[in-house]
Amino acid sequence: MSEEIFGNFIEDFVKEDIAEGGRVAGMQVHTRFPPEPNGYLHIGHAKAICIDFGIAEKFGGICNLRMDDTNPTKEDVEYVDAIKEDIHWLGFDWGDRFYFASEYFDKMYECAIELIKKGLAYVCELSPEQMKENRGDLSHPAVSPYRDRPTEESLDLFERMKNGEFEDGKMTLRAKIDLASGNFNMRDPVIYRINRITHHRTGDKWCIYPMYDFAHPIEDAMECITHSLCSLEFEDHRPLYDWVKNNVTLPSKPRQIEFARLGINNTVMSKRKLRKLVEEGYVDGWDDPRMPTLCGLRRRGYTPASIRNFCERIGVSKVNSTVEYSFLEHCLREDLNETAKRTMAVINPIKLIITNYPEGKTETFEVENNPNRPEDGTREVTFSRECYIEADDFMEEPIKGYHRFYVGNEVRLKTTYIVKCTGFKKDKNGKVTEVYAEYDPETRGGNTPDGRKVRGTVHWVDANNCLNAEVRLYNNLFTVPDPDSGDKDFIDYLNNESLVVLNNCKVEKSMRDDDATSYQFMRLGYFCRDTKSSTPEHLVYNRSVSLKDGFKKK
RNA sequence: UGGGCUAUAGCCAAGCGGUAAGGCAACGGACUUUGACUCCGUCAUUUCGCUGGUUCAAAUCCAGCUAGCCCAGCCA
Repeated sequence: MSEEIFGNFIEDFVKEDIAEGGRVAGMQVHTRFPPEPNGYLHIGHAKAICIDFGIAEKFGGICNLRMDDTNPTKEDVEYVDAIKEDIHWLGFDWGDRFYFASEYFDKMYECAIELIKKGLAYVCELSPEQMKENRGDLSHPAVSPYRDRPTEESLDLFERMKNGEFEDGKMTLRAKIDLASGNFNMRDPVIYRINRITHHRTGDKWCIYPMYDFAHPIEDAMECITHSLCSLEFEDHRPLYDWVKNNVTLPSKPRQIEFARLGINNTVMSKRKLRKLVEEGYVDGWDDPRMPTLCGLRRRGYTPASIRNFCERIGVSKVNSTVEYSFLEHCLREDLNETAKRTMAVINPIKLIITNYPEGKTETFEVENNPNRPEDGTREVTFSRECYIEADDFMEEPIKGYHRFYVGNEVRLKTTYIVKCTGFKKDKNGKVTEVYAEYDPETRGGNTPDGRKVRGTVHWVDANNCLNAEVRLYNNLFTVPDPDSGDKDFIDYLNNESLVVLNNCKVEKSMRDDDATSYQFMRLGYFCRDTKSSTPEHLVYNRSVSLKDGFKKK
């Protein structure tokens, strides 16, 4: 039933193409995810990945992974492995179909020669500045004095470009299309430029590199891609994509379909800005939990399933849209509620002393790891005369509706006993340091034999048997200004508010030997092990995905 | 001002001529050994950007407007 409500315009196009036969006859649906290896993948890429792999899967097809490395200027091998790792982590697999655009440089060169021979491309000697001046404008066509250069001459010059006879920027190869087109991409676009930079794959073999618009359709066709999915800003490039596809001899004819990229409110998503944050040291690195990168989200406790679910639920359309961050949070909370192991922990501890409980005595209780999933088993926790409770769980002067610790009130210590608060102690500053209570031995297990109601249930940790943990609380991604503006507020936020470290947290000792990665600290929220740290006592708290606090003051 | 695209609730989003799905958020309430979770209820009917037209019937078809986004890199 829920399968049927899923469906989007891309799927409709694919269905049509299959029904028509023709172009895709006898082929399986074949897509590709083509990142440029010049940065880490972020949540926006996750949407594209889910669509590319998802469409293929939906139609029983396959999806390639291809590094679109046609511009060595800003690319680096560092990013290649990180990209592969993040896609695998997200849960997608390209099998043995991992490619580099640079593998097709020879083929692209041949295609360029084919165009020249057909009189569809020419070598132009306009400098970048001159080309800009001659670009024309909305009501005037572009001009190039080299447009009618004889084929033989262009062939010769292009070969000499390749052989390194000319300086960078001195010459370009241009497609001869339409200098008067309202679509500037068709005004004789440059398809090859000279750029003497060592390429991270091909080294110094080439000093000329193909432009995206020329290279991409060739890459797609070489891999027999049936549907080339990309974002909206490439709509204007589709006529050029098709022009290349139709004027060059290629093994197949892929179809480009565009969709809207993902925007999330208050979240910096531009790769350029993210790189700036990393390079200028505003954050720890690409995997800083404040970053919207996949590795950052992973370290922050996001699960692959929650991100995939998010991408599926936001849908696919051509509307420029900004999804609310709360939606992403919801998807994580939903998954974590299902899978995270429950653990008792105290973030801001004060001591609770059960005055009528024998000194030196210890009891052991069995607690379910996840009440929603009995198959997740149980663990043992110890209980003794002294334990820690959350400072927030005691109020000297209770406000209306509060039913945790205050003098005279009965509270359930989760899974153990009902205790009655009898008093407390303050230090000279007026800060509560200890809370006293008496337990009712008849209520072992937290039940009330006489049926009396106890409204508050509080989590706790045995003071004689617990671990000290350091918890890092990260705030929402970037609820702030633009790093470009050099905005002082932004930097202050990153330095002072976006991360709070608490190092006196008490957690169950069993966590040390536990292999779970995500926990729900009862009533506090979701935490995960910091993968950057080797000790389990280092935890990351995704503050934005705390449990909803149903307690309303007043 | 030339070209391309988009318009359904606070935010996403179905809908494809037969009388506005769903989710998030929000707000009520029930339940609860996590104030979580779960469950129930409310949330576009002078309504689908606006104005006309076609039709027994229009968010859907036609025309004309309006608003927003993208394009003049030898980036992708």
